[in-house]
Amino acid sequence: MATRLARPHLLDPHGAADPCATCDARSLSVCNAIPDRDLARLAAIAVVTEAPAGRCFIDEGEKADSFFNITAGTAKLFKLLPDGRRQVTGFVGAGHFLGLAVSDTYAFSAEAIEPVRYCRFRRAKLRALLDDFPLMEKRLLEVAANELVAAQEQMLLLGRKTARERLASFLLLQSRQGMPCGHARQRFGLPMTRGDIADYLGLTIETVSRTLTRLRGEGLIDIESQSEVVVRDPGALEDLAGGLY
Amino acid sequence: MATRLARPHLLDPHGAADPCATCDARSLSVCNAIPDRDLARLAAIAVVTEAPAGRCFIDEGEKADSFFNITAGTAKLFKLLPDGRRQVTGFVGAGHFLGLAVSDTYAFSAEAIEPVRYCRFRRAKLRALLDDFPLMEKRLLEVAANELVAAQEQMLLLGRKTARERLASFLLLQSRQGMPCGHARQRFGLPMTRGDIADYLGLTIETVSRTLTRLRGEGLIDIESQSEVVVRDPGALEDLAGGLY
DNA sequence: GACCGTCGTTGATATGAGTCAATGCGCCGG
DNA sequence: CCGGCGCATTGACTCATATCAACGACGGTC
Repeated sequence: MATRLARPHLLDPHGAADPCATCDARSLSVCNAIPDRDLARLAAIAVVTEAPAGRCFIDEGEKADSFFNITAGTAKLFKLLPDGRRQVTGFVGAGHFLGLAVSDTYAFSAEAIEPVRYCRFRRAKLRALLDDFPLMEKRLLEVAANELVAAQEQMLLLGRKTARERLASFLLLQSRQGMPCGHARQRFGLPMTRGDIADYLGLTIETVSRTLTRLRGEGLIDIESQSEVVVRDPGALEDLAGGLY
Repeated sequence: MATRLARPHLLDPHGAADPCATCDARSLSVCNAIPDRDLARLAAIAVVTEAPAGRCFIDEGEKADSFFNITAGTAKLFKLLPDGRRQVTGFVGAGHFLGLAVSDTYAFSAEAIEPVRYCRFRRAKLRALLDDFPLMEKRLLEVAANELVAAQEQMLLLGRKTARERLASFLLLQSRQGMPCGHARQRFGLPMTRGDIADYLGLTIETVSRTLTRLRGEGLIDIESQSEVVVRDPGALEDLAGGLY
């Protein structure tokens, strides 16, 4: 595992030849809307930062002055109720763009669950850049539209599915994480804890644990280690999940 | 109540001087990104249609060839599980833009709960228009970002709030429906049935009914008729709802 | 190598919301 | 005016999931 740092760590604040041109996440992200020859303009306003696992790098309610683009690692996004109840609204990895809201405060928090590297853009600066690259704005709209569809799917899960169905949906989603459309891995790792899964699915840790144990007992999955899952019967899992998702 | 029609009814397919210029919903919608002098171009691709209460005018899973813009009335958006369980993902009124998803099928269904009037745009035609009016694309992005924030708020509700808290949140949301930011009505109507509310909040009809009765018994609200609510104690409702929402 | 904290699992019990069922109310059609 | 239908309310009971509690497994530290 990468070094854990006490606080977000700035890398190359203004150094490095052309970080955006060599960015691993570029092909996954909205940045690919900017042509090679203009990448220096993007790089000029990007502040590359790292956050160790467990670090919160966006705080719900804080002044929203930046956009973020994850380039490596995984983070959870969540909202809290005053008494501490938590809802994880998503897990995000390389290529994910954060902070779209129009409001002047962040509507959610973001915490690294694996060491995360991200680019931070001042809102005003990125907005100015967007004016010159309408294609990037188009890509942002696509991204937002897709997230909206995913959010509606999650509402269906949270409002109407049973614990078994939620876990089945979640496992299928994870098995497709980062795969080309229509493909799924049979074996995959879960970077998040049971508590994170519970907060994502609107359940408790105990129910997540029991339900996974039961799915394993029924032969639908194997749990090779706490964070390593094998899908044994994808068809049954899909039936449980409620269709095509 | 307006006439009930057997099927969506086309109005002025190509007639009427300049329907967009006189549209009541224009100021509420993304259409206001198009300057007056170009409104004819918008009008040329808009097909104005009416749907009576109860009519489904978007079907989840169908080929998605159009965008929609509601200009009057109220509709519910929902998703279904194979066994018929329903999740209402939102109630939409004048000014609401629908169909943003990139996918080639609709991700949700839409059904009028009050007679609805809407403009229908072929995707290809509106996309072409968008290329000439980047401001409209900007507005769409804003709209999508705001909906995303609302969706996350709804996930918090569905995943973590109790029935009482859900109803409190819902009533506050409705009391602000269509009001300028920061304002709320004390008395307002609910155009949807208890079943719709239940499907929106991830509850059953009975729980919605019992919970409303209890909130009334506690003096937080009055129920003047089945569809007419008065907020008696907005502060208490907000505490229940979990803060500032 | 013993200690300790975090995370996960499992069991016993509690409870909020769901289910099933009866009743009431308003509206429309004949 | 009556009957029927859809929607809402209310009550009795059930059940899925939460809560409370104990224990086990792993990993890091001194």
